[in-house]
Amino acid sequence: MPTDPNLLDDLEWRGLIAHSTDPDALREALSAGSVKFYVGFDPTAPSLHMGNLVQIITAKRLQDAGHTPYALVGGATGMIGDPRDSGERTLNSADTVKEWVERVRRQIEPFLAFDGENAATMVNNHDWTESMSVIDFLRDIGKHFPVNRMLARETVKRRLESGISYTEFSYILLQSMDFLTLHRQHGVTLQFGGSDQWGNLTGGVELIRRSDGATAHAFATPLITKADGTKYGKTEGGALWLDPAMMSPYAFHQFWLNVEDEKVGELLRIFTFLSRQEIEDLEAQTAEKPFLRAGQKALADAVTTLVHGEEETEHAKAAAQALFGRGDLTTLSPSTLGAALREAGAGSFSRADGVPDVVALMVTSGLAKSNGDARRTIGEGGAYLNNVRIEDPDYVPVESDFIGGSWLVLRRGKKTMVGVEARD
RNA sequence: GGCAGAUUGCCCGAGCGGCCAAUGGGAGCGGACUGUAAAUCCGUCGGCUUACGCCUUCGAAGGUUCGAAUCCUUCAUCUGCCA
Repeated sequence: MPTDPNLLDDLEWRGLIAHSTDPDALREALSAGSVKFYVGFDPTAPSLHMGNLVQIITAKRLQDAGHTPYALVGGATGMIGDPRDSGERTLNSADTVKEWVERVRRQIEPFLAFDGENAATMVNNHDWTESMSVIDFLRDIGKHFPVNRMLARETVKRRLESGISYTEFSYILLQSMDFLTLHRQHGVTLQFGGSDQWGNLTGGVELIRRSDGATAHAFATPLITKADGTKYGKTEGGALWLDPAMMSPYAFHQFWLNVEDEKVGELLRIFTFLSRQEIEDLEAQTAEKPFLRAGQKALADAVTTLVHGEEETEHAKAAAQALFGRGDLTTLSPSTLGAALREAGAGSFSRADGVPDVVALMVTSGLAKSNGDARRTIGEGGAYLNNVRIEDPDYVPVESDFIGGSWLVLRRGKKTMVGVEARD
């Protein structure tokens, strides 16, 4: 399998390499032939999110360049949980982990090619940890981990004040063992992950060297932050989920469309397969005519297509165009509007029960958390019915308010829109 | 095992018997300005209520008191010191 000699340069240009073990050695290994590499995903939620997407896309880049992926789902590591700054994790039940492993596996699969010369392989670390005895683990793995070194790790140091269980403290041993196992069983010599995983990555490299005397490589992708340095990928609803049931393709598309100008270039480089030339053109356009938001549009379309497919992307775009594209919603055909609103999120009520007032409509459609929240928002001038500001919280929509005879368009603030359909 | 200190709303952090749904900051939400951007400014930020007011909340459970986030008891967890 011929490999792309420019891979590492491309990754560096895209800013995907935050840390790396010996860069020269890595470059040499990557140019010597198809490198077997692995990247792991722990089932900490029922869906992967934006942070995981960086790894998935990076894996695809490597595979496209001729290298061979091993995608690991953490059936075992997911039972333990790696230490994070926010404190000790709550353990999930074995059944939950098992279910999430399956979901995560299914989410990863579409991104990689499982046939061809450098076909991807899916592995689960539960397979080699389940039957291992504690004695073997402590003798074969534990012996290679000096506790003084483990204590010096940043993640652990930060947790020493607030407390850390032995369980989480041991996490690095499991992940390192994964690398060793994949190295022994499949000849895997490269692991990458998020920069918060750096300690775990080098742990594996070191374990392979200490126990087998072999050289392995690792690199870490950067943590994506907002222009102000805070964590990215969080929206009102929480994380930026890849599962369409947890975050609609419309909402997903909207997220990327609303990215800050300062971040567009960076995100285009990380999350899209657009060429260097294309990205530089988009960056130039964004700098010259930011109001056109060419970068954001290209980014939103590319990432949504990658994750949800072309059809869903078209729906999301059409919906946004309908809802944001013009001032007067009543000029839209009922079918266009209905389709758009179903993308954006929609509720309904039965005419037989009578028409609710706007406060009730806002609450039942999810636009407001409580009656008080809805009233407050109306009082603040932040609630709109069919793009007209609502002044009176007691207002009950009349027949002429229903677009096409059945739809009400409720909006909170500038961008949160929801449709309510009257059923007969 | 002993002693000391801690535990407050989404997060950080004041409060230390009534004026506390609880100061302040951050996040969030809304408005103005824009470009469905950023920054800035303003407002808002437990629930029910048009409102008077009511209900739930300050680790958990009891208790003292007319009245507790604030005092006492026990329990849980964390931190430090001594075994």
